[in-house]
Amino acid sequence: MMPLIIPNISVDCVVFGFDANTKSLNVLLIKRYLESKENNKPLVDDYVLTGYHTFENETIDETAARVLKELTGLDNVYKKQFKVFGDPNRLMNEKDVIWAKNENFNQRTITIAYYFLLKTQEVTLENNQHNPQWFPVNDLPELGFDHKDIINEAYADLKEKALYKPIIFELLPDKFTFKELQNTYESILGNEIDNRNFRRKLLTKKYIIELDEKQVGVSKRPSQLFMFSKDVYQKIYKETFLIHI
Amino acid sequence: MMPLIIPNISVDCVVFGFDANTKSLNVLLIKRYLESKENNKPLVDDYVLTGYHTFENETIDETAARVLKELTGLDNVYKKQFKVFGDPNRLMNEKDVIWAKNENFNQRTITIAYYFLLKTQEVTLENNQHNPQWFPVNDLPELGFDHKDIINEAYADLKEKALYKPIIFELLPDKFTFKELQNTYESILGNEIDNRNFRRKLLTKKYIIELDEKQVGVSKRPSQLFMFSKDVYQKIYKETFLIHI
DNA sequence: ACAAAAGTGTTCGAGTTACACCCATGT
DNA sequence: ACATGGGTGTAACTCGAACACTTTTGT
Repeated sequence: MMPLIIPNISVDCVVFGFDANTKSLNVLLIKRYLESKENNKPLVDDYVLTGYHTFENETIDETAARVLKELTGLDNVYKKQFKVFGDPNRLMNEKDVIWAKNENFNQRTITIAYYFLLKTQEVTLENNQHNPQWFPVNDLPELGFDHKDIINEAYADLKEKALYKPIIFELLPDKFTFKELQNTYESILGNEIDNRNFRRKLLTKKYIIELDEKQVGVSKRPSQLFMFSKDVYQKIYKETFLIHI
Repeated sequence: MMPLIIPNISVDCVVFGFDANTKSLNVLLIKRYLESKENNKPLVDDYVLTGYHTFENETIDETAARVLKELTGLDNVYKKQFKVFGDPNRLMNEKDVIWAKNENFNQRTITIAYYFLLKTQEVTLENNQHNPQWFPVNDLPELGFDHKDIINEAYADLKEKALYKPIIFELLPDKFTFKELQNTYESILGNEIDNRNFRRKLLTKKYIIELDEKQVGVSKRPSQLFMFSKDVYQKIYKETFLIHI
């Protein structure tokens, strides 16, 4: 039996996936499509984030985890609640009104937005009932509702956090090369980094651990693998009182 | 005529005020009091944050600004929406249940929490119908609902932000001395700072402008006054791509 | 003149930047 | 053997940490 939903409170999920092959930070979106009953012409044809209403008996974090699980099958993914979108007119664009009439939902819904960080290859897109697709964060399709704003704010928050929290490792496999780490920073921050200085700097970090292992199956010189130790990070981490303003 | 409220969505406001005299970071609280009709003994006697429900036709930010205005009379105060509290049991403590029965509100209310930054002396406490009081953030009284959690999370966020955004100036008067600036950092971060290094570092910042003015009415050597220029800050500010992890 | 707080300099080590070539490996 | 990308060193500079005395002013 379905739990009761809270009709005016929802959670929307920005799922960021890093694709190490294309070196691209992507967002997972689903299609929103509705056609006219008279002439079969599309009335609404764009993309949206996944989201759902909160149930009466669950926390907001649980709602977010549930939505992600349903979309990707994944648990224990890094998630961050970053902003509430509650403008009374946020679902009042032309297409959204058509859509709302069809779906019969409450247009004064506030949504609590989360973003998730994972690797694109962790998500199986085939046979997924939501039929989600990855889009590069810098090349998004037409988006419904206020979801363009939501993605932009999520991306801004991610960029900022990446500079002073070790969340980058959420976007990488457990074992990664320095090159991959650097590529990931470069895609997120949108700038180039000198590889010599980058290596030197990150090699001094005790929580980045050199493994006794190299890449296999590459067609050129295989590179050293590293891992991130959350335990070591949390032990070492005292708040640095450097004021960076 | 009163606009319609949304019964299950509220905003709670953590009002931080810095008191330059006592060098204390304070929180503005209001009393929550209810006594038994039979024997006049207090049933509920503690403090809470101010908050109120969102109106049907306003944004969440407007709700927050409205609540602050009603409590303090102030507009244009720095505010930050920092977290949503939506646990289904968040209003289910013993005293909260008694209180809820009396006030007849929806116990599955989610609240969007904001904090505000201002100077204690800006708020007039006399003849204020809410009868608010300042309490040092490190020495809070007994708090109702989940408001202790809310304050702690607000404080954690403030500490973090103070390290890399110029929000400290929201807690200071327009004209301030270096000593006051240093005191403010010290109270927020909870550590001591070497005054020579602190001065040298902040003097290099173009957006901290030395005024042609000194303190007046002090009983010892008067000190130089400075101001913060938001304009200069925003012009200079490019994201530093230093990775501080 | 004195008390109080304001204001100032130096040294040392660590971190940051800029910059270009050698090396290991798979083919 | 060679092409590819992995991996490395150095010098100049800036920044941060540690540390204590002199100066200015009001009383």
